[in-house]
Amino acid sequence: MDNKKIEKISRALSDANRIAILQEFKKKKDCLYCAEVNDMLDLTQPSVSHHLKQLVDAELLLPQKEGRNLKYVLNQQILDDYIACLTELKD
Amino acid sequence: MDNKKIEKISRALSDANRIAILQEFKKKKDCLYCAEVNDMLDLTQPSVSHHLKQLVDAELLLPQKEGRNLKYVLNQQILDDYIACLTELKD
DNA sequence: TTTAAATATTCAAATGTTTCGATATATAAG
DNA sequence: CTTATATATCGAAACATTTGAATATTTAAA
Repeated sequence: MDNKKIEKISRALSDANRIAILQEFKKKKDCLYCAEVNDMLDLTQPSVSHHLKQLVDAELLLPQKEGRNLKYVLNQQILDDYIACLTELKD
Repeated sequence: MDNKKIEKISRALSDANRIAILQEFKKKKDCLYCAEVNDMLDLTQPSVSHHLKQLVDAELLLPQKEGRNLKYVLNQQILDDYIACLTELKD
């Protein structure tokens, strides 16, 4: 993972709403629907859409279309890669 | 570690110059001097000072005064705590 | 005690991010 | 085919971050 990617993932994680979205996976387990995120956050739909886009662009979330709904799964692999980079910082 | 702290650390990590500073510890090992960071980055002294402040405010770096020089050590504990929070996201 | 060196602070300009209203697009339901 | 629902995009306002010039502060050296 190059530095540009580390920067992008870090930026995706540097917002309270986006951290809350990721943590919601601990409850909902396997997947989370776009509509659920809309209900969960105290933001308008375009704002939620913006935050989800940041997470998808950073590849922390993988989107899957289901008819007119949108389902997200957590990308555990990229989280592992990011954690590995941080671990390397510690000499 | 609460979400405000995760947010702050993530933001500190979301900049190419600051990532480069942290990675420099892998070379210089134990500690890094402020002056070394000034030499290393293609930025003016006030800008470097700003970036170092972000890292210190996030507690990723611990500053130690040595006369008129300033020495930084990496705060491995907070990195570990941050990594632990990210690991928890993975169910 | 004057001077020089290292670092921090202030201020303003430039740039980037977040938010929302309005609107567009896509797809399902009637 | 028309309507309703889910999500995305656009545009602008508000806010935050990054940068550097100028200047202040701190401490060492002369």
